[in-house]
Amino acid sequence: MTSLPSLLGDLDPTSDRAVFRQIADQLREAIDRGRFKEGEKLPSEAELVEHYGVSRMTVRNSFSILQGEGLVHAEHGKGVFVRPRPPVRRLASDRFARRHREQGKSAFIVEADAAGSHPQVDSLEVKEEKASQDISTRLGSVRRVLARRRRYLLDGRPVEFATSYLPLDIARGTQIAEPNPGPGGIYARLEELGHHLDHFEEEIRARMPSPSEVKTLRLASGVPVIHLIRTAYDTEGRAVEVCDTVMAADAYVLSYQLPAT
Amino acid sequence: MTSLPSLLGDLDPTSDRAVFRQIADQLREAIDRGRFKEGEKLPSEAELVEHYGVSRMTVRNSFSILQGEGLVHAEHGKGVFVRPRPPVRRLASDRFARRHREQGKSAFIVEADAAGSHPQVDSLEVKEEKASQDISTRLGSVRRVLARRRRYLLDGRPVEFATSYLPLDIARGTQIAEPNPGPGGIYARLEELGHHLDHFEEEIRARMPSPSEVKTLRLASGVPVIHLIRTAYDTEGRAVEVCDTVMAADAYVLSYQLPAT
DNA sequence: CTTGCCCACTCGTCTATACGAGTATGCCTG
DNA sequence: CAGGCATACTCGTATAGACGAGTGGGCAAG
Repeated sequence: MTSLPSLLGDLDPTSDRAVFRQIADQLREAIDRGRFKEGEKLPSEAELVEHYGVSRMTVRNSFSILQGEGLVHAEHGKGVFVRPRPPVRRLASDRFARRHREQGKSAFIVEADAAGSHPQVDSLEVKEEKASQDISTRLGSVRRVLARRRRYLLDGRPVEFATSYLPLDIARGTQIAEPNPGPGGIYARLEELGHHLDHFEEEIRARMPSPSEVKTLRLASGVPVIHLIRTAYDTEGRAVEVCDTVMAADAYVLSYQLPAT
Repeated sequence: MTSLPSLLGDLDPTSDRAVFRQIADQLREAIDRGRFKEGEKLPSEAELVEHYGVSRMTVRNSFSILQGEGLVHAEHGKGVFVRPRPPVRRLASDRFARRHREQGKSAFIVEADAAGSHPQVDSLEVKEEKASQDISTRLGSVRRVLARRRRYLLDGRPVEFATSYLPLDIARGTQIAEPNPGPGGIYARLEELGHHLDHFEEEIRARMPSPSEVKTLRLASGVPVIHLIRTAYDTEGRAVEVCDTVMAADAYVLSYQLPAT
C-alpha cells in the first residue's frame, strides 16, 4: 500500500484554519486530483488518526464535511468511499410533445429502455383527497382532487417521486382514475376527454430533502433534490393537472429549449 | 420563559433511533409546527444538555443534522437560529425575449428594482482565456474565448455568479469585450453584429456547492446551488454564447413555459 | 452620564475513552 | 471440502472534559 504521507501531506499548525477543515481540504483535493477515484475507499479513520496525530472525532468531523458536500459516503463496517457519480437522466423540455405520446408504454419506461437501464415504477397510489392550499390555488380553487402517486426507479435505485393532481370533475370515473391510465398516459386521456392541452408551466426549485424524501428516494447525505411543479393548461386556459415531482438531484439534468422570440 | 418540556417532549430509550436523531426529530418537528419561528433562537446547547440529560456532543450532533438540512444556522456567541427563508427571485423562461431587451439597464437591475430590492453587480471581469473542454465543445471547438464574469447581489446578499463565454471571432474588439456592454446587454450587441438569435438551450443541475462557491455566494450550510448552463444559438445554428451560472438555490425559482405542441 | 472593562453565556474546536454493530477474512471443525 | 465461528477491522454512538473565541449586558470608574 502507498504510504499516506505521499497522498496527503501534513497539517499547518500555524494556520488559522481548524485542523478538521485542513484534513477535509486535503482529502477533497486528493479526490479532485483523482488520487482517490470514484468508488475507491479512503483511508480509514484509524489510519488518518495515526497519520495526522489527531483524535478520532477530529477525523470524523472532516469526513462529515465531505459527506455534507456529497463527495463521500460512509458504509458501516466497510469504510468511507468516494461517491460515484451515478448516470444521469436527461429530461428534455419536449418530453410531453404529442409525438411522444403515441406508444403504449410510459415515457419513463421507453426512455430508460433506450438508455439501456432497467426502469421500474412502484408505490402506485390513486385516490381522491382534499387538495392542499397550494394545489387548490394552482388548479383554480378546487376542494378535492384525484391524486396519482408513483415512484420511479432506475436499475433498482429510486430517482423520482411524483404526484399528479387533477380536478375531480375531470378525472372521476375515467381511466385517469385507474391505476393504469392506458397508452400515452393521462395527457392522452385528457385530450380524448376534450381537454386539449395548450401549454405547460414548470416551476423548479432545489433544496435539501426532508427526512421522508431521504427515505423514499434512498438519498445519500449531501444530495439535494430538484422540486419540479408542472401545471398543464388546456386550450381554454384552465389548469387541468398539477404534477409535483421530487427528483434526486444527482440523477437528473433538466434541459429546456427556449425560442429567442 | 416557557419550559422546554412543554416544547420538546422526552426521549424514547427503547427506540432504535439514535438519541441525537431523536433530538433532531423533535427540534425539526417543533420548527415545522411553528413552535420556533423563522429567525427565532433555539434553546442553547447547554439547555438541551440539561433538558435531555445527554452530553454536549450529542446535542451538537443533532444541530449538525438540522444544519445539513438547511433548517437552522448557528451564530458564534449568539445561538442557533431557525433559518429564515429569503425572498426568492423568479426567473421566467421568457426573460430573454427581445421585448425585454429595450431598456438601458440590465434585466437583473430592472427586475430587482421592480421587486423593491436593492440590486448590485460586482466582481466584474472581462478577459480572453483558454476555453475549457466543456465550453469548447458547446461553442463548437473554439480554442480561446472571451469570458465575462460577474456576481449579482440582492440587498447586499450574493445570489448568483455567472460567466458568459463567447468565441473570440465574434466578440473581440466589439462592445461585448467592454466591461459595460451597453443597453440590452450582450444579446442586443450580438444581434447588431448580425448574429440573430434563434433559440436558447438551458441545462439545469442541482448539487451541493464547492468551497469556493460557498465563499463567493456566502452560502449557509445546507443550501444547494442551481447550476444553469445556457447556450445561445443564432439563426444559422451556430452557438454564439455559453453562459454558466451558479445560483444560491434558496434564492431562486426557475419558471418555464412550454408549448404542448 | 458615558466609557470601558469584566463576566456570563454562546458556539467552535479538540482530546480521550468506551462500547456497539456491520463486514470480511481466515482458520478450525466436522 | 464445506460450513461455521472467531476475530480484527470498519464506522456509529455516546460520554466527559478542556480551552478558545464571539457577543452582549451589567457594573464600575471616570
